[in-house]
Amino acid sequence: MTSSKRDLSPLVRKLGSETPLSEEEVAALMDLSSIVREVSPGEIIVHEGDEPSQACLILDGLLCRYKITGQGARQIHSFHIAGDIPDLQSLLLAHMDHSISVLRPSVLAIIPHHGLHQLIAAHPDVGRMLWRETLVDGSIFREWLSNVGHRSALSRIAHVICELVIRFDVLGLLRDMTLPIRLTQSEIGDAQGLSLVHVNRVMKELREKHLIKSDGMHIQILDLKGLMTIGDFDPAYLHLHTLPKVLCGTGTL
Amino acid sequence: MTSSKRDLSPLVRKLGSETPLSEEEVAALMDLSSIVREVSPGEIIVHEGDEPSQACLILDGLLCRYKITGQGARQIHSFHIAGDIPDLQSLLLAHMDHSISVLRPSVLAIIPHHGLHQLIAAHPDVGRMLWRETLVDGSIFREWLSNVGHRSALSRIAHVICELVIRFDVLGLLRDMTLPIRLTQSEIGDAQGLSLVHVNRVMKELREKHLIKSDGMHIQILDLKGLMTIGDFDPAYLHLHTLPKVLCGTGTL
DNA sequence: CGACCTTTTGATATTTATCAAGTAGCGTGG
DNA sequence: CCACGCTACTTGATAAATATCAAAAGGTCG
Repeated sequence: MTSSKRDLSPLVRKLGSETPLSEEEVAALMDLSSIVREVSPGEIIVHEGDEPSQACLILDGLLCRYKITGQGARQIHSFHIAGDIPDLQSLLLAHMDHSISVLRPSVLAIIPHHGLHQLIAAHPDVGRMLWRETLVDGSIFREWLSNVGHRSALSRIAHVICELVIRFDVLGLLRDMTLPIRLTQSEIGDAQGLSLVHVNRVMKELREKHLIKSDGMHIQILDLKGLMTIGDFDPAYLHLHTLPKVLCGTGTL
Repeated sequence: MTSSKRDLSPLVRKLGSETPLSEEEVAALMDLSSIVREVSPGEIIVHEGDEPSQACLILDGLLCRYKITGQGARQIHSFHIAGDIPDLQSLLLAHMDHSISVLRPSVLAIIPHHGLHQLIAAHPDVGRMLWRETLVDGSIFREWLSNVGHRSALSRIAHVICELVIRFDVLGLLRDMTLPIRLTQSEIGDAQGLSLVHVNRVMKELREKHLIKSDGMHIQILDLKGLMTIGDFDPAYLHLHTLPKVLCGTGTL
């Protein structure tokens, strides 16, 4: 489904939260030509092997990067929410080395590469900010690698919940300490290298420890500090410039 | 140990292998001020939390990025060899979210950030190439995540050996199908989320399957094709523009 | 030679996966 | 309104993969 132009303010907000943007830069960003598309769970936005000529900015919803291994397992590399451009790398790497799919109903702004190239050429600082975003993505991959490689199932799941809480909080989308998106246990498992059954048991354990409340796909955090401890979670890897509200008073950052 | 200026041709070669560099760009790269340092195994080049004002180009040797988890385990995120700038991200991300240490005796060219900033400002295409390098790093992290998350121990180890073979071959450093650097089994384990003992058993299995020959820390590949099959290895994630010699005739890429 | 690091092997424990049902909620069509 | 099908969650039983513990053997280098 395709509708008309809509505003790219989530991107402006995100980039501006790090280094202040000049008026011209904001104008140039808002001027990017784009097409807004509503997409549904299961849709694959970009396939491994594709050579995209456009990138997608998420305005709302939840997407993930993933790859299917030779044994047919889905490894989710990261979750992506409003303000993210999960396929930004296609600007510089011709071939996609992974796929991107829609997990929850989402709204995307599709931005042609040439517009981004022009923007970067005219505003090198904006280019640097976009580069920075891809570096933060890389930092998240590394953290997940530590998770899957060297943390227990309990830690991993606590960790990924903490990450999502913080990322949504920074966007101001956290209400009532409840994640604004639903997540299936099998998605969590595919992200953290765990079987669905085991995720289920660990979620039960997190509930019994009074760290979270989870009802179906909804997750509410009861004890963020405890969750961070169990998850061996330090938000430094997210490279935030602004202290998330939920961390105020916890002494982190 | 610090010696005088030495040439940065490994970097020129690496960046030039993707998009041809103009004469001015080559000159600007070679003109980067830098200090050459020889470093020894165990040295930590950059600590998690540091705010570096310089980056290091590896001229020779082997380094790794890693992080120590709360349980004291070392997760190695990537191996870095000649031509790599493992801490390039520090140019845009103030705080290091991980550490970088020396695994084998190595030679580094230490390049101040301001030189790189000037270079990028004067030659935006070089900036784009450097950005691209960091994206390839990200791709490797994702591949390792798939490894650790969803592949068997046998696959993982075969996979990482394939990666190193290809990367050294591209540099022209592969002789006799033998990795030019030694690697301990505990390093392999820390990289792929396996215990030392288990790595040992899997290496034995790879030997018994006549895929590799390994004598102490030396690894020789006997059957790359078989190793790639077992390792579920597809070099696409390395985003190479030039077909490695070892893959000639295998139909890959 | 002796210290130290790496590899190797055996025995055992733990974690996590797999297999197999069964339950709960939710939207749809009759 | 109810039956049906679908998806997600839950639980139990068992199996497989991998970790841990312990010890010894092999290399290397001063």
